[in-house]
Amino acid sequence: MDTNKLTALGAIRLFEGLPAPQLNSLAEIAQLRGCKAGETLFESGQPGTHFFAVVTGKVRVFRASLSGKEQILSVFTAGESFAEVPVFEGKTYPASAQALEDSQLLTIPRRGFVELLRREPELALGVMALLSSRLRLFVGQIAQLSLKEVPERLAGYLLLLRAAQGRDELTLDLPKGQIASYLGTIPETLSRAIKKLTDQGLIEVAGSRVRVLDAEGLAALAEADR
Amino acid sequence: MDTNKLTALGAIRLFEGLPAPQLNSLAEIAQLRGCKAGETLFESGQPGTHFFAVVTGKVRVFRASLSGKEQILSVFTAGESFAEVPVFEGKTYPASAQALEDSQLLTIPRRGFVELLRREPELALGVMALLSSRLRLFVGQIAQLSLKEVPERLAGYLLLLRAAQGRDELTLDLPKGQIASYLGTIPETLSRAIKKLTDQGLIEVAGSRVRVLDAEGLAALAEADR
DNA sequence: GCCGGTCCTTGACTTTAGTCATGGAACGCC
DNA sequence: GGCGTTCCATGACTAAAGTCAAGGACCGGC
Repeated sequence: MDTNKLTALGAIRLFEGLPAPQLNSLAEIAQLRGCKAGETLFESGQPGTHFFAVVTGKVRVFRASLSGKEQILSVFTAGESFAEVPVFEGKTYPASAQALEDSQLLTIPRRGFVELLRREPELALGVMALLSSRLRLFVGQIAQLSLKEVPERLAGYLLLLRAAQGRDELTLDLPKGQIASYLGTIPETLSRAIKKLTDQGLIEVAGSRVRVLDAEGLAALAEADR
Repeated sequence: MDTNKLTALGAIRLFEGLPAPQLNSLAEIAQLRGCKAGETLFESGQPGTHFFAVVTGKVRVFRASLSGKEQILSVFTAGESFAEVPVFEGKTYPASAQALEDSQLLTIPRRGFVELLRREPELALGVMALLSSRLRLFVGQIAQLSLKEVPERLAGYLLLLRAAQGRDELTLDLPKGQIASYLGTIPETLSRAIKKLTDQGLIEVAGSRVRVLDAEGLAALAEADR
């Protein structure tokens, strides 16, 4: 039995609390693999035979248009799993995935996992909770794209980061171009939005470090309409 | 035992194939209720204690901004269930819901349903498939909003309708203002987009009836970038 | 410490879509 | 059958964000 694989599996949040025998049977079907920054894991429209979990590194999931514009849907880091959708539908991946850094990944095949779910209701409930939380995020993303302008979306993003990092000195977790793609815009427009927030005295920016000067003001802006 | 309730439950796709005893225990916890067109079922942010299924009628799920602009996320009709997200997260509804017509609804409380899921792995798999298909739809919606312009989104919507209705003579299932809200725009802009497709000879429109003249052309547009 | 690359910013311009205002068509109601 | 209401279409205008082009900052490799 591969203890590397077992410890990797144990560090995935979705598998937390899974009893040892089930973790072992997961280890029998899961594969551990490395991949390099920039490597494509799968593309939108390909048949989805496996889902993934990040052991180390960072992966982005996105949709691209023919002209090369891209919309990032999520970015996943250590402990998170992704691409579960085709597991339960038996169809294609709805989006593409690419490693942003050199990463270690677990790949888990559809078939065996569904079998395990049949026997493990608590794991199944965990999966439902995970899918639900992702739906909640997407609902928010749709609302932001349709209802808010770029500076407001940026304000919301910074507030989320602040909540995650627990202080006013933020370190951007992605290059700005990728943040633009996540916010549904392009680097030029993001630059101008950053400038706008800076001019309003809400933030200070130096490279990938951001200081939140006025969290209240950011929140007001993020909620604002017009 | 209320046979109305039982037949209503049996007509919900999520509960198809559920053995009689489980259907009965669902009937014990589910409530059947009517509601009038325009009635609000719940609002974004309220604690989510129940989920819903449509027996007859039509319900829209949407997010509103403070200024009154609205983005429709989905419209549900007979046989469909919605608002499952808080069931598995135990938190708030991520969006609001309102009846578009006089409707009959089933409401199913969180607690009992989770218990049932623990005992019924096949139902649990059905729930996961449902959540997954919804994630797939949302991924598509995010990509459309961010990557495509209004006429292209409209073309995609019409093609979906055509696939659903199985012919080139379409009947719009929603008033145009609601379609605008679903496409992430406003009625004026939708009007102009319709005119554009008409001028290009792709469709003919008379009130809520649309004839697709050039499905290929629509598809090319829907895929297009620029 | 210089070179080459990537990433980011800025400016001028164009395009898209939203805003405001108006008028017309369809529908239900007395 | 008029009357009001709601919904839809159109025009003129404004605002937001994308495009194109250029240049600067930063980083890693040698």
